[in-house]
Amino acid sequence: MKYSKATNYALHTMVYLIALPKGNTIGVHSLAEMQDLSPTYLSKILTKLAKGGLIESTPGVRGGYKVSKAKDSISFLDVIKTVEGESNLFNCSMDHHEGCMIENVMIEAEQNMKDDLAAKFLIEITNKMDEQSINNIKGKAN
Amino acid sequence: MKYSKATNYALHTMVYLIALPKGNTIGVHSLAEMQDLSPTYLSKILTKLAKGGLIESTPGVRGGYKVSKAKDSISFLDVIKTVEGESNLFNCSMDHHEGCMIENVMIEAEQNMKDDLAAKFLIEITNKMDEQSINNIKGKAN
DNA sequence: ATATTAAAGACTTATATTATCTGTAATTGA
DNA sequence: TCAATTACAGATAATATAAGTCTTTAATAT
Repeated sequence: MKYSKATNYALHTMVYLIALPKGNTIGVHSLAEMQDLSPTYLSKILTKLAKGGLIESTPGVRGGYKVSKAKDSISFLDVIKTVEGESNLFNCSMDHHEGCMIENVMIEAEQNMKDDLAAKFLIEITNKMDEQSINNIKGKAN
Repeated sequence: MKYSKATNYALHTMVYLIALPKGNTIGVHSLAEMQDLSPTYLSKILTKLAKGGLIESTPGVRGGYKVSKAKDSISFLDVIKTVEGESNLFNCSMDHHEGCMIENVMIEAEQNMKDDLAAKFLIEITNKMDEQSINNIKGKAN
């Protein structure tokens, strides 16, 4: 069991977007370059984040992406849920699995992880970035 | 991200093995039948659990499997670690990812889930099984 | 000896993820 | 209006992993 690479890229991308000055946008090309990804692939992840309401896009010249919520309100869980989906990590395999006790335990454990991820905000990561990286991103804004 | 079906089958199987009277063994055939699986497939999962030290096997006529530790000492995490492996759910995708702050947060969250799973014991599930199911398993012991 | 059981390895199939390619639509600025 | 730039969408391909089968071997009890 592993988080998808998409989640990985999404989290890093969100940290970058949060580092942008308010109102600025940045294009997929720049975001992809920073992470050594193809723009078309990262584009799909960004579209997902946009549909999930975390970021918004403007097409056309000088368009790009920016966060669409208060920067200090975006949690790890917000991003993960958007990319990975909402279904539980564990689903009982038995034919009659209503109220499976094993499943209940697994769901409860998962909830502990989610509670923690809901209380961790991406802006904390951005705040700890070194100035050089911050300036690098700002320099790529449209 | 999902737990593997193998983990699913392993957890259910362990609950059955814990339900067996001390010292009794049960064969893969019976265990597979109860879960509607092919014996050869379940066999691989059982071999993994055996190598992990959770169960032990005796070949030959009237052989089979039984738990190899104190029944009340086997946690959910023990089984999951054995089947899924020990690696982290999240690994930073960046080139220079030493001390990635995102990864650190993810590992911490995962630890909350693991801590909970380490404190949940399979015998609690077995204890709550209905008498009919218990007797069904006992009837299949070798 | 023979039946029964686990173990191991090679192999196939299925599924999901990752990634690319191509084309379309929207927006800006000259 | 035109051209450049950017996001968006769909089809497809490549890859990795999981799931499952088949066959053979080895161990054990009766």
